[in-house]
Amino acid sequence: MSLNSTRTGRAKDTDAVPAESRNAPGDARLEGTDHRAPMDRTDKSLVAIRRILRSTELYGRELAKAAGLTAVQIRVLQIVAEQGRATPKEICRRMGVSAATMSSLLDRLQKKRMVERHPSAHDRRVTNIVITPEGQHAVDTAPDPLQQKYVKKFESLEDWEQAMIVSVLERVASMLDETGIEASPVLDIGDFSSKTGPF
Amino acid sequence: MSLNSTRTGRAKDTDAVPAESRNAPGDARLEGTDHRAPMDRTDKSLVAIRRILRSTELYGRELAKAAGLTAVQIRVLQIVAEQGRATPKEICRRMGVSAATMSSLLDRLQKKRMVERHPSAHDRRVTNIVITPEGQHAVDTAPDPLQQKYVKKFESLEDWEQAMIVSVLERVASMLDETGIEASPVLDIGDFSSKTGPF
DNA sequence: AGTTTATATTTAGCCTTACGAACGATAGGA
DNA sequence: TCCTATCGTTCGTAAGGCTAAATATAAACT
Repeated sequence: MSLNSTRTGRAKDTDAVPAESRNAPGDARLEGTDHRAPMDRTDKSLVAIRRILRSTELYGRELAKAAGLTAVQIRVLQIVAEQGRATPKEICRRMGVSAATMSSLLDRLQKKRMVERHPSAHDRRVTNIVITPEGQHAVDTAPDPLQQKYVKKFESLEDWEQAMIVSVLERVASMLDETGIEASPVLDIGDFSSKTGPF
Repeated sequence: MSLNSTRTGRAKDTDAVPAESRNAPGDARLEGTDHRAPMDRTDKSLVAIRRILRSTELYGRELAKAAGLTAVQIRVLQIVAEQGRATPKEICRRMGVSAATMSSLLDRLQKKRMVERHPSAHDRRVTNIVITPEGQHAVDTAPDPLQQKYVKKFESLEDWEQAMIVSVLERVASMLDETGIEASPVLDIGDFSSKTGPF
């Protein structure tokens, strides 16, 4: 998300921000969100996070294009690929979109022969989405924006630096997601783990 | 962006997942979450970044909804608000979208009375987008997903922790964006610094 | 059994975001 | 003046999202 405004006030006032009221001292200078003012650490950390979001977001668009799939489609495929299959319900839970949206996403992936729909035997209300070889191939070869841009650099860092980065990133991630979005309770993002479920 | 596959390396087995098969080696592991295969630090840092992306992405949707504007619209407004005005060209450069997209975004914002279009006097090809009081108000009060979720926690941290986080995040942000995206050459994201402009 | 309630997915209709291509209006040279 | 580059808009098309409603099934009650 953009950035600028850098949360208006220095610390404390996360709130409303009476706008004008704040560049009080001398300096009229319009609303141009402060700048110059010494950024405090909260500002700096937010800016850095936004830079991270931004570069991945933008890069993700070109990435997806190169793969012939959109970023969202790749994400669906990756989730299905974890175990070779998944239900629409599960996928949309993990991606935080509605079932209706998932249905049309799957339509498109199916049309591209990346996945197939197989009705479940146990419960005929559910559909099993299975990945096709083409789909698997797409997942395997799809470049990952983070990987491409980041991995090499990360791995060239000193050991202690890597450790520190990991620790900080995990901390920040928790700060952001522990509070949030029950929509994606598991947040199993990485899948490692993957309790390999119900198999 | 999703995640799974965890970067290239171990990659291969993104598939079926023979489950147990994987924690083969001594596998000390345990870092928190189950995972078996010992995640190396590159993995961990990627996962953390993805968690960050994911929680902001999802949360951004609800945020925008609450504000009556979409996340993209808020971003446009924020850019315009920095100096009270901006040209479509500049905004789309900074957001990394096409001029066509920007045009329709501005149409909608204009319809909502958040911005106005004023033809430039110097060069009649350019339009100055100026923010209205309503627009400014929207920017000022729009909750920022990062702020809301993150600021309080950040500010409750120890001083040294904050410092470390800032330093690491900035490092990571550079690693991600220095390489990239000519689409947005300047990538002035934060803009602070910003010459505070012509004012 | 029969009825109600709950679940899983799809359909239908409607936005917003994006793009590329084509276009009109200008600016700036040559 | 004519040519070319810019800026912004319009058009057509597609993806991704959502809500509400429709379907089909499963489960729980009576």
